Amino acid sequence: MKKVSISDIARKAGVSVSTVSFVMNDKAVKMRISREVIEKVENVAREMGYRPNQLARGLRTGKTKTIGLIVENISNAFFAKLAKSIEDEAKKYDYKVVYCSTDNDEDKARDLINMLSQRQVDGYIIVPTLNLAEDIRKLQAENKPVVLIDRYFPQHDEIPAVLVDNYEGVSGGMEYLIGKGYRKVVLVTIETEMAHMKDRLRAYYDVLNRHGIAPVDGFVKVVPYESDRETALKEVEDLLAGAGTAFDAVFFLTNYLGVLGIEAIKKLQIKVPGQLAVLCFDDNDIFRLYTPTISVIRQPIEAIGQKAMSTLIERLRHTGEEAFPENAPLMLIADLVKRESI
Amino acid sequence: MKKVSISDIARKAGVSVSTVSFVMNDKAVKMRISREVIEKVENVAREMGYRPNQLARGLRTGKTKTIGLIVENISNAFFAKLAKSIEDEAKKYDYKVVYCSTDNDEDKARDLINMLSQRQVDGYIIVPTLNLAEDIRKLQAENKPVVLIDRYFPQHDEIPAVLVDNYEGVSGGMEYLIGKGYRKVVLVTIETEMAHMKDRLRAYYDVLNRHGIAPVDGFVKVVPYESDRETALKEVEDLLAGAGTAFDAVFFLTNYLGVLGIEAIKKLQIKVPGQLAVLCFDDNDIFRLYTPTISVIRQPIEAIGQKAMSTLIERLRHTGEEAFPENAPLMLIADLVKRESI
DNA sequence: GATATTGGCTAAAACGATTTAGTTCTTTTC
DNA sequence: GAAAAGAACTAAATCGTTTTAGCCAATATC
Repeated sequence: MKKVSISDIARKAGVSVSTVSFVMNDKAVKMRISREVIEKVENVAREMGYRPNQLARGLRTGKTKTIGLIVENISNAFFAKLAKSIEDEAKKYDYKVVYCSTDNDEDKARDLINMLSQRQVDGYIIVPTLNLAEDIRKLQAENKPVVLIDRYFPQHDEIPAVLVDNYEGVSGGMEYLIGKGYRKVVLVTIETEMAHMKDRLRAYYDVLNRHGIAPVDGFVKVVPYESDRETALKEVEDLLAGAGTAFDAVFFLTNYLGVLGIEAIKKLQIKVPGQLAVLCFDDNDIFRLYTPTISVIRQPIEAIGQKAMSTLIERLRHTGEEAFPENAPLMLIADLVKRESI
Repeated sequence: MKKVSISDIARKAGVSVSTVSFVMNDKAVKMRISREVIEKVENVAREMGYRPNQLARGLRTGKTKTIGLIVENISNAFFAKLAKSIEDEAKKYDYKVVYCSTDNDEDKARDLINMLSQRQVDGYIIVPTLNLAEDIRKLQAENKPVVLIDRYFPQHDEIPAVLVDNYEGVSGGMEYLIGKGYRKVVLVTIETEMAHMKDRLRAYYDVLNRHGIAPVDGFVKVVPYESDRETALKEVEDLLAGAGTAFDAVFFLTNYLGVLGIEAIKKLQIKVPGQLAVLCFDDNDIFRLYTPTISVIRQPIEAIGQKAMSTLIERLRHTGEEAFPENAPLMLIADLVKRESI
């Protein structure tokens, strides 16, 4: 059984293809199609189970009603939730989302952009990797709107971005730790040259400095992104072995690192918060259920998704030729969720 | 800056559109295009950054090199991993995957099938909901291959399915519990008429029966799918309040229920396995990290993804007109991961 | 009563590819 | 040296839509 096309409908209803198209697109009234013909066409279309071919439609109109979402890794809880919120939001605007993961690899990111571009998505929401600004500029040059999320390019404010205020988030966390009397705070971060991580790191040093605490060599542990789970776990374990003596608190800068940290803490049987206070950037189910529960800096995931989507929609609707006004990245506030670990 | 099309290349290279097409599709040799022309075209295409429009290509060829993946909820760890494994596998065969969630709602599932069908995906991998068999038959009638995963329709063996052997999995879990001396086992399951859950339930009763244990009224708790997280949690809490006296073990039949159960157990401060032995169908990061660690029946997620994908590919390549041979659902073995909770 | 206007439709181009059936030279073949 | 074969391309149809321009008859306008 073949699919039914608009011309099948036209033939069966005894009208032209154009007429069917007008009826199917609610342009029948504007095109002054008579009441009877409209009904006739609608009935035939229903009977035959007609579904317009979106490839043909997209080819003709240049619009696919699809947006491309590129995240780091869809199986990570943070990105999964972000994706879900964007998808739900997109549905409200009648857009479909197709998503894919870069695994933080810039070549893979480029491939994905190409792939989505070939599939003619109307716009993009991207969690960028390093060195992706040029590729994104090209999309913009083709008049395809792009909104960055979670990360941004500070020197490119012509690319809109929606993210959490990382500097304020980490500052708040550090102030909380220090306010509770912890002055020897170890930071576990992921290797990255990207601005959002630099902002987090800068906040760490600034807060220490503000309190007259000298940063200690080796207190900032950088886990290389490429290391596999086992290696990374080993590194975190080695670091945390010094808990309680060399340092009294640890601040994990990502959700992934936090989970790894929990695993190490469990293995090493470190008493939290007795021996070690623990704080993590980004929430995760595990942090709520672990004993003790882990305090976190929680990002407003839904809000990021909604704001990114509304920013994108605004640009999708802005059909004018003139470039869109430049704008600074939109930074939302992350809040501190106090639990038992500090 | 507009996108460059095949005719832009043709014009600039001074050849016909056909020639460009042949070169771009590696049919140049078969079509006896000369070495110089091939190079010329390739250079121009590279310089201009030509990327074929997949809508046009798909419209013409009827193949989009895209498969539709419909799962229950992409933000659930089990489905997220399944999706990732299918995506990775698809890449090997040069297919792109677009995925979406039904939230277990059969109307939503139908809408998604329609949406994917309009976008002309070449094939489907579906975690079906109730009453979806007819809609799937329609896809097959249109010559679009479908492979079910995780669930199946026992009375429809013309729809291929890849899933775990649920009956054997639960049997194994029950035998383990009973072997360890637990004879009062509570089962927490999700409301469903679907065969895979019936298989699990049947295994529960069969094993009890085999050991001469009479099933107790109220020992099988069914959490309605529609209930929100809070309500469901409350129900599980109420149930588990009797732990240690009325019953001595609990078997959660899904990952989601297990996590909910952990939350309840934590809240009620139930001693595991002292007061209550805990076992769950499906693994989850939390089960590895919770104290005590939770034993699980682990599904071979990667294998399910790979087998589903290879089954689908086989059918995608099978262009013949005659229907594909019918076949029983392919059932893979789940293994028991023994941890501390039992 | 000729000309505009309106109502109700349709023809055909266009989107960007793929693919079949040619076309035009040049080289073999007998 | 005419016919056949081969080499190197190209024209045009096609996929399923949308959309612009236009056709024809009936009615309104002067």
